[in-house]
Amino acid sequence: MADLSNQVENLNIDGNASSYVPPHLRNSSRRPRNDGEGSSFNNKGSFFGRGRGGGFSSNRGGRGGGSGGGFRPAGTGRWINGKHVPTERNEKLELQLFGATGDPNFQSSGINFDNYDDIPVEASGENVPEPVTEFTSPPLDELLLENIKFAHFVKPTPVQKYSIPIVANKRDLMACAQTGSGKTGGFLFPVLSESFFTGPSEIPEAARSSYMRKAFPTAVVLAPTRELATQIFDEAKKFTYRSWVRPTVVYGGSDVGSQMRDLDRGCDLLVATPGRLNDLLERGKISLAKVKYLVLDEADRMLDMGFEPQIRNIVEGCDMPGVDQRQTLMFSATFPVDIQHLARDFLSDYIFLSVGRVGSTSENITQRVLYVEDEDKKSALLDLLSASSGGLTLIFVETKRMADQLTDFLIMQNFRATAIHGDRTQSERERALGSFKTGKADLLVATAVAARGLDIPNVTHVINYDLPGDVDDYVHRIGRTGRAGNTGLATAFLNRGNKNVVKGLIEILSEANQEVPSFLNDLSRESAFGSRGGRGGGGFSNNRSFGTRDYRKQGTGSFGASRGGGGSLGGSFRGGGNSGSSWGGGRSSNWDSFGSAGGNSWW
DNA sequence: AAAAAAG
Repeated sequence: MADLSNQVENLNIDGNASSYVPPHLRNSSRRPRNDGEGSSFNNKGSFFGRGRGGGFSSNRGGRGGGSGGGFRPAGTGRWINGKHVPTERNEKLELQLFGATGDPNFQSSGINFDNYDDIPVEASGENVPEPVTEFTSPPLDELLLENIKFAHFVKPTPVQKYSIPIVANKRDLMACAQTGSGKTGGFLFPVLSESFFTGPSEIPEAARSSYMRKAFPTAVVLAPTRELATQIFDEAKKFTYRSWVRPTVVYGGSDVGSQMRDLDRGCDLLVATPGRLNDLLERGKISLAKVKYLVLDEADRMLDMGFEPQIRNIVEGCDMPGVDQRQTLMFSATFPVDIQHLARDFLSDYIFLSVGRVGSTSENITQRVLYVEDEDKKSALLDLLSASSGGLTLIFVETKRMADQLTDFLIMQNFRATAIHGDRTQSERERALGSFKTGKADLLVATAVAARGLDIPNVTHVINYDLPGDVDDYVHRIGRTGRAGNTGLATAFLNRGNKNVVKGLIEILSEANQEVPSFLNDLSRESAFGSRGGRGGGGFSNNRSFGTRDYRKQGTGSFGASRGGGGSLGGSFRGGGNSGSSWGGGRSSNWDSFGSAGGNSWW
């Protein structure tokens, strides 16, 4: 690998820093479209050049065989002669990316680092690599480790403990984990670490000199919503700091031209929503031929949203390397049959990781359920809001129309409210989220677009104005508060129209030691059957805490029988006083080694 | 059923 990239790099010898010609100007008389870009590169030339003796006099100047162009934003390092050469530190940029790096109280991601050891994890598959317990180098790349520290991540979450060695051991991963389990780091850390070690892929000379520059990302991350893609991209910016890897994000709803120009500036880690990626693939703007790492985030949600054909086109219908030529990581909250099929087709001999439902037992969140008829909801809402004592309040409704209507109503009542839903333009959505995050608007009315995956700090109250049809969605929604070990309040309006969630709701409230109002029990008796009951997709009534399991364990799969009772799960770890911790035993593939989830879970 | 996502 390293030898190849050496050869590629040595093809182009471009003189020293002062006479450097960006790759996109070589062999052509084209001028940069934007003189600002050119000059800003020059300004930074000396900055980049200081790294190692002589700057980059004997390499092609760009980022090795990477997809990058001549202009590299501040903070982007390079790959020279088979070696990773990070840029020097840049205080201004660090402040931008990480906030106050010196401030120990600064928390960038809403994670309570002390509590998550109690989250139970099951790992299964052939030869599950031993999980790590700390962020260390090795196995992590040193630069990445430094960035992780800058971002104030002090300890790996359960997902990360497993995913780091799994990727390092060249294995595929199917992880059933919710938002808040440190998923993003779960794939960014190992993928970036490996990328920092191995460097960029060689890209075809023809592609470099073609009339239209083509991006050849090394890693591709697919996410269901634009906001989630943006969020992943923002994280990626932190962890790629100073490295040769340049992250890029593409999604629909915003100008494709500017996204294409951004791709021209370098695209090593691509975060994308499926629609826009397909668009850019059709335009020939992106090639997947050099993809080493493929990540599908919230895969179940992407299938729910009907993305399967688009995802299959991306993975199977273009020039993406086959299952054995890439590493694939899939994340999904649930593991229904269609995801199992996807896993079977996209993954090879994967490790199956099931992370316990974090947060359903969280006592950080006070949950209240009020019986409110539809026509009384507005006034009930006003009551709640008048009792509110500052902080941000997130209000969930079921329809886009209701989101607009309710927002108008609240504004009429002199509340600082804004709305986020799929019928708003992308810039409206971004502005809404922005003003909510900064507190300019302290009420955000949202549809399902904001239910999962979005990390908004400081939400003190989540109101389910309309309850979702699915209790899992409820859990996700209330999880927007009570983050980072803070306390939060969750209020739900319920009436006879919500019968289908009554049972599940009772279960969740009881698990979290919350008061179960008597009308809920009454309703539950009324609809003794016909409801979807609890949660967890698999019908593992004796262990519903995981709702997900490795289906390969059933029947006579390659390792089904070898596990000794692989088909029958032990009793619920939630109620039982099991001994041992998730990690302490070190037996990563032992079904019985999980401690009690006992209320210390985090979101 | 609604929402999301490519226009």
